[in-house]
Amino acid sequence: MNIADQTFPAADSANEDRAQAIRDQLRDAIVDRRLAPGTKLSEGEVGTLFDVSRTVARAALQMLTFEGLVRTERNRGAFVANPSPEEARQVFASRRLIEPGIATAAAGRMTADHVAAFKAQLDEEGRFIAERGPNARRSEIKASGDFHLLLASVAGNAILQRFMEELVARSSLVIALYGRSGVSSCGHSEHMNILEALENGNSERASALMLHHIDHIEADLDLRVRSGPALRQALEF
Amino acid sequence: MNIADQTFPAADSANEDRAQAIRDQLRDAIVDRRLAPGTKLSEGEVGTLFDVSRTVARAALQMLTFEGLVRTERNRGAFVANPSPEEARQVFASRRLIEPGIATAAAGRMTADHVAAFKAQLDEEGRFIAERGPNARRSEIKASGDFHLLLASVAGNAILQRFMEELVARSSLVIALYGRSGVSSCGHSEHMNILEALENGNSERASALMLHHIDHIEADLDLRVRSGPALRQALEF
DNA sequence: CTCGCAGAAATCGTATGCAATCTTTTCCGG
DNA sequence: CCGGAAAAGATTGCATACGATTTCTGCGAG
Repeated sequence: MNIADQTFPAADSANEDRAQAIRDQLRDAIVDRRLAPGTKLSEGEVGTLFDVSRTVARAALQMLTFEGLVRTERNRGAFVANPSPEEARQVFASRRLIEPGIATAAAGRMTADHVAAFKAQLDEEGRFIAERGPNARRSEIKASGDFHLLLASVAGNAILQRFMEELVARSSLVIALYGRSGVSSCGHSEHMNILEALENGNSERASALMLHHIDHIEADLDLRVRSGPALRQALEF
Repeated sequence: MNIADQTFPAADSANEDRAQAIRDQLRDAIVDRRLAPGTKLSEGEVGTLFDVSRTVARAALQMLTFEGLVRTERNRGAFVANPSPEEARQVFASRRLIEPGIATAAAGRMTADHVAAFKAQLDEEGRFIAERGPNARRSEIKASGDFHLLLASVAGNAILQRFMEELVARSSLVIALYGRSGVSSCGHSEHMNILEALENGNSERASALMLHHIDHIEADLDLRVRSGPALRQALEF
């Protein structure tokens, strides 16, 4: 698997923390499903791939463990998280609680620049939906998440923004695992409606639309336990 | 400073992660203000105190950095966080958004055992308030936080519970830094009112009471910037 | 043929060493 | 006496080494 292919020779901010850079690349890979849930991420392999020692690879994996994207078992190693339906429900319950509030906060802080950023974001999102390549779906999930992250950044609360980063990343995993095929295109129009409410400073409407939007995303999931849950756990698949 | 004094010879679950144990002890020390904001936590010193190598100490500090209790500067080290008034406001804004929802969720899941646990918690809280020792205030802040953590555990959402752990810990820091003296005793009665609403399954009332409670806690803070903020930053105090 | 069990290989947890960076002290010219 | 440069000391970032634990492999007994 070639995760670390695209080396950023110039753009790579040289002196910044290498562990953080590795975490970012791994997170992208996990969220994009280039790394399937359950995949083992051994310290040595990660270190070799990114050309660092196990020490820094380990630090990156520890960060991802905190974010809930990786699960580590003592003396066994780190694995891409494989969220259970229950975990998935909790992720969306958390989002239902937090995101309407974020939308409310953002509605009061929208500037012209923000609107432009959202427009660009939604354009890109639309392009990915139109596209029909093999990884169109991946890009679509990613772009959809980026909309919510952009919103969180506008809301202006760094703590909530970090919470949302975690929730969006975990949502992407959940959607990739439990999502049914193609209803997600309706999410695009919902994003546009939310933006419209934000532009008008209609915080109440933005908040309500956001709540419905999250409900729709979750409703598109199939969270029934497949086969015997005990068996699935035992086999780790 | 003697942080690692109380060694838990028997209770210490032997094979569990040592870094995690160190993190827990450091977190308690920070939240209790046995470690003042701004205090340097050098890897070597922490390692020596807990009798582990720098590797393990470093891992513990990294965890605390994620939780926002510690701030690390590259090539300089780790310091107990010194939240700015703006950060403090964000902490409470986050709590205002999340905790009413947690109260709502908890109201629907209360069992007799939970009620008993809350009663015990509130008793202890009352005892600490009555007490007038030198570290009564510390214990009081801690116990008050524990009430909110207990509530979060009852709500049954592991993700939100973790968010609340972070928010409560950071709140304790903020209260210790910016809190005015003695109004916090009124928090105790508010806790009791919230418990009453929870017992009655009155989720709406519990949620509303919680919101007011958080407002009261924040209202007790003095979040005006002391002296010139730029100067304060420069001096790191 | 399957099962079980040594031994080997792989992987993790932790300690320690070295270079790079930051901080403090020292020392000298003004 | 003061200011500033240079050296000494302390601390971090990272790599590597080694024992401990787990997983894999191969072989023999049933």
